[in-house]
Amino acid sequence: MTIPHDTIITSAHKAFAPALLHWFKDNARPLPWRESYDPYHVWISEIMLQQTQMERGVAYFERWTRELPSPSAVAQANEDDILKLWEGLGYYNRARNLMRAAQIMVDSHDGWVPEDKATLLALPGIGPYTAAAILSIAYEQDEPLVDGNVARVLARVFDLDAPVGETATQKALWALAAELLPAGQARNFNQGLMELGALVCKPRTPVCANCPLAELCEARRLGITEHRPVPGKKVDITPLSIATGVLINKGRIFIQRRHEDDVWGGLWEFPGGGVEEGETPEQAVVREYAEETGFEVVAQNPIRIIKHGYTRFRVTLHCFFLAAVNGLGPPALTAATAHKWATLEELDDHAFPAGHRKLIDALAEDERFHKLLTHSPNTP
DNA sequence: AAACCGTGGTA
DNA sequence: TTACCAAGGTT
Repeated sequence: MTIPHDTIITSAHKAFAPALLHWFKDNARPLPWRESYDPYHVWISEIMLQQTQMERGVAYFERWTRELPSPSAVAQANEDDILKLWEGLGYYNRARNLMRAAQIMVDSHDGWVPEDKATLLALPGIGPYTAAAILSIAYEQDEPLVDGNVARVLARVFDLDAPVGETATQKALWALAAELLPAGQARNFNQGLMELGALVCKPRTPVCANCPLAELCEARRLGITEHRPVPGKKVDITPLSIATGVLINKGRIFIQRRHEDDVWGGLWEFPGGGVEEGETPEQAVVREYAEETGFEVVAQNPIRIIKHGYTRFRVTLHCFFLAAVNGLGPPALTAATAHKWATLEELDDHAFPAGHRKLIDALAEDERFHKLLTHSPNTP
């Protein structure tokens, strides 16, 4: 579908920007990066907030900027520390890209966040949205932007009847945003549009009574705000059965570091893998352990079953205590780049995927685990 | 273009 | 409980 945006913007929409700016002045949340609009802070916040809830993002932002107050600090940090700061946020490539981009800033851009679009877009992890957000919010340049919030607000105000995820619709949305943008006000206009989407023009229950754009809103006039934006096609959720195990030796626990280019790249984990057809979880964990480490193990007591989801998968994670059959030499790693024998306390220094972090939390409260740590056959 | 990359909150 | 959702980017 092509949207004739030059015809759907009318003289009535002259009120759009003033109304929005006035509303934002009174309703902007006191977010930490809004204190000074430091470009480094804006950059970090924009990457963190991608596909992430505001409340969680703020907590991670505070910790990150305290530990890493500048691009050069990010550039010099080691990847394990970066991933630990990101643990639990998901989409871990974002953290790795922050590090790579910071190194480019240090090497080529005087250690600072670039001020022009082409240079920003060349940095890893920065796409059209984030480049426009940095340019408008940090540097007050007249750049329009469209994120999920803006798309929803505009789809309602202009009654767009195509899914906002489609390429043609995106193109129209960016054109609309550009046309509505008041010169010299991009910082507050763009943030106001997103803030309105987050606080008032919400996905399920828009609060039109509080909306400064209600008089302009075509979906509201037609009583179809719940049907705008129109939904795209949904992805199928695939159930996954995974088995993993905790191998203890001399009071220490075996962990390994995942390959960089894999899911959860660079994070630490307990070895394991998918339960195959006709296989029990116990058999799976023994087989996977042998494949990934060369260790011959036996599954002992089940620890618990953990449910968690990622992207389009729904995982049932079967967790077992393991014991080594033979003496343990160095592992022959096939699914990892490094391994460690860690104490319970040392586990906390490493970044784990959420499912495995849940397992660690369960272990810490499990009496059987503490007994195995101190009374296993191979106690030191 | 479409698949992939995580997670926890919410209705 | 399930399904959808959140300040996207990369391949």
